[in-house]
Amino acid sequence: MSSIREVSRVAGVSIATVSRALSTPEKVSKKSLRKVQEAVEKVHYRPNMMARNFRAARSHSIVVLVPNLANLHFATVIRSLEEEAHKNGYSVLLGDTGGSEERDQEYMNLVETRQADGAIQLLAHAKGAPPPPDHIAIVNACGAEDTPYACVRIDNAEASKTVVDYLISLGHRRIGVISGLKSNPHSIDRLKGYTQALSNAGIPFDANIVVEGDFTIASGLNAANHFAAMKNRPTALFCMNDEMAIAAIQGLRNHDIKIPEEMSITGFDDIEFSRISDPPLTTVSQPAKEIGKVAMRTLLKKINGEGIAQETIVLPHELIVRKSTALAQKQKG
Amino acid sequence: MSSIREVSRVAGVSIATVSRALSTPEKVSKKSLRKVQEAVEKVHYRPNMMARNFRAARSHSIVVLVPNLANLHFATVIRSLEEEAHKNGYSVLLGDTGGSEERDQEYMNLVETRQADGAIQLLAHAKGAPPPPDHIAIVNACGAEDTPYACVRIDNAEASKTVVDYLISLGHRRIGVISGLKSNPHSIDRLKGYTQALSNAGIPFDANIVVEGDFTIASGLNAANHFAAMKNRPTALFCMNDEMAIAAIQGLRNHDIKIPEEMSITGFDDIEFSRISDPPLTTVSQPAKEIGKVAMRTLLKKINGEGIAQETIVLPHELIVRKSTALAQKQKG
DNA sequence: CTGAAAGCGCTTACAG
DNA sequence: CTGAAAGCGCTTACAG
Repeated sequence: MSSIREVSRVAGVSIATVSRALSTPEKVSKKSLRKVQEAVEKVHYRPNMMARNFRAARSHSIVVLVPNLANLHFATVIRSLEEEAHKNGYSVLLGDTGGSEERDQEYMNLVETRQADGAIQLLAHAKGAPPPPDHIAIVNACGAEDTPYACVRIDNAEASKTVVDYLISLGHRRIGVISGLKSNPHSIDRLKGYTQALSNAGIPFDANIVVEGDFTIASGLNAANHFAAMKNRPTALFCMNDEMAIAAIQGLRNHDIKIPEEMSITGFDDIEFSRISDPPLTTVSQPAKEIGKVAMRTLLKKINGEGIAQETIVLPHELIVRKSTALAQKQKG
Repeated sequence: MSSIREVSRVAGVSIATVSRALSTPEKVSKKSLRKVQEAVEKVHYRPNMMARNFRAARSHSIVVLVPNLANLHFATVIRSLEEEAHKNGYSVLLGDTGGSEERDQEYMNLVETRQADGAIQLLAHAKGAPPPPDHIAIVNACGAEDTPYACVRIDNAEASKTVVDYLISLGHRRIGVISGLKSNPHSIDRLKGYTQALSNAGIPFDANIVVEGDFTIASGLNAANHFAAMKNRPTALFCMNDEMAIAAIQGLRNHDIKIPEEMSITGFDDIEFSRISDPPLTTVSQPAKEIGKVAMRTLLKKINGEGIAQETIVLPHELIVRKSTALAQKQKG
């Protein structure tokens, strides 16, 4: 409650001197400094950051847009994002959009109305999306190919191809997919890697074994039921994230389908649960922490008007082979 | 960039009229209103919320302190918290403390320096902790008993007792524990329920089978190894959250211990993964969304100076019986 | 219904 | 080194 004015009164100096004592103590005499410090103590002065930020025209906040905070990959990226922000004196405003375009807009308004200095989006934009207005600092963490935004991501297509190549190397030829929403740019990029791997191996694409999920456990379970009921079932499943993959394992097991003996399953992200699923999940890891750190640094640079070397930064992924995949059975017909 | 001043210039009215047209249009003539609206369009005016908030002495932000965003129970509470905040025109500032006292302090400073109007803590305070200063609006979601803060929570002791009672009803007499950090108030409350259930059943407490974890998957795995190596192993394990329980299941299985045949396992929270662990986890559910919603509402009331009916709100828990628990084997010695 | 003015809490040229 | 003053963008009594 007490302002700089009260401090000045108690210290017997002007508010200008108080301000200087607080922010640039070297510009103030020892004596004034001491008087101010004592007064600050006495009146329990705490600076009003709203005033400070307002005057500096810097909110020192970043809004982070995420479709689903309860997705462990995103949660991990955000932790790292937040840590990096904190180190640089910034706070993060959480914007869980639940996948809604409208919410996304509302949160972007925070930066338009200067409640935030910039934004980081953890969702990928549709390919045709218009680039953000110039006055808005924004970076896309976990983005997709061809996004018109500055972007920090892995090569989703390549990563997917790596996993599917691995399945093919195990002898699988009929490889199903549990994808995210088909309109989701991540789904599109990852499907691209899948079809590439297939075509390289001369395996025809079969749309019937690509089932749409939405990156949630529930959708993985649904998809599993669908595959279980299929007559000509795939021998392997490429799942576009770990949540759906782990759900699929359990969903399939509910139908007495053995993993990996009867079906190999792969995930995407390498969340911690993948280590302790049964069987442990073969997946491709994303450097979630690194993505968060680099994305925040990139955004902060943008905000501070420092040039950014590259608009798109692609970080390495890694195939993690565990026990949910096995050689295709030599069963015929 | 354009301020209310530019709008006033373009519209040919005073800034007071512009301000009124924007916030209380009924106090302005139709003609002025139209002129202002046109000018707003023309100069792409967006209000500067930093100025607005500063003047109103309301940041319209809430800081949410959480020890670990990547904990699924917390993530779920936060989503709900945030949704409720959003509905009321508030934003949430994320404060992931990683369990550090220091970080906690730093984030609480946001409210002291008026970058936030209040705080919600998802961690429980130590019993002896001093109550928060009066001028700070704060509520504890997921708190512990006897916290000196306004608090929305389940009855942790009772919920724990319910689970352990259930294990006892299955014939288990040697029931191990994987706890959180022993200093953590949740651990304390939950251990209380455990010992109560034991003593009600006339089972002596054995400190050797209470192993300390920290609510993470890694610590669950460690604890599992510890139990696996034990000569006189418990027949059941009460784990203080689901992450540790699911990790324990897998950790134990790595030692060829069958769940639930050789050991029953229970969790706490009922995160979504509990449905798809193998076997699905018997646990006690917390109404995470409800906790978040009620906590935010309570805080907002506090901020607006509306009286709060009760300082502590206890929400119901529920025992969820799945397949990770079974009758104790009639094995002797 | 309207405008001129004060003021929210700070910082920073400017003059001394 | 110090203080008086202006100003950041808004809102709101106050007078008309």
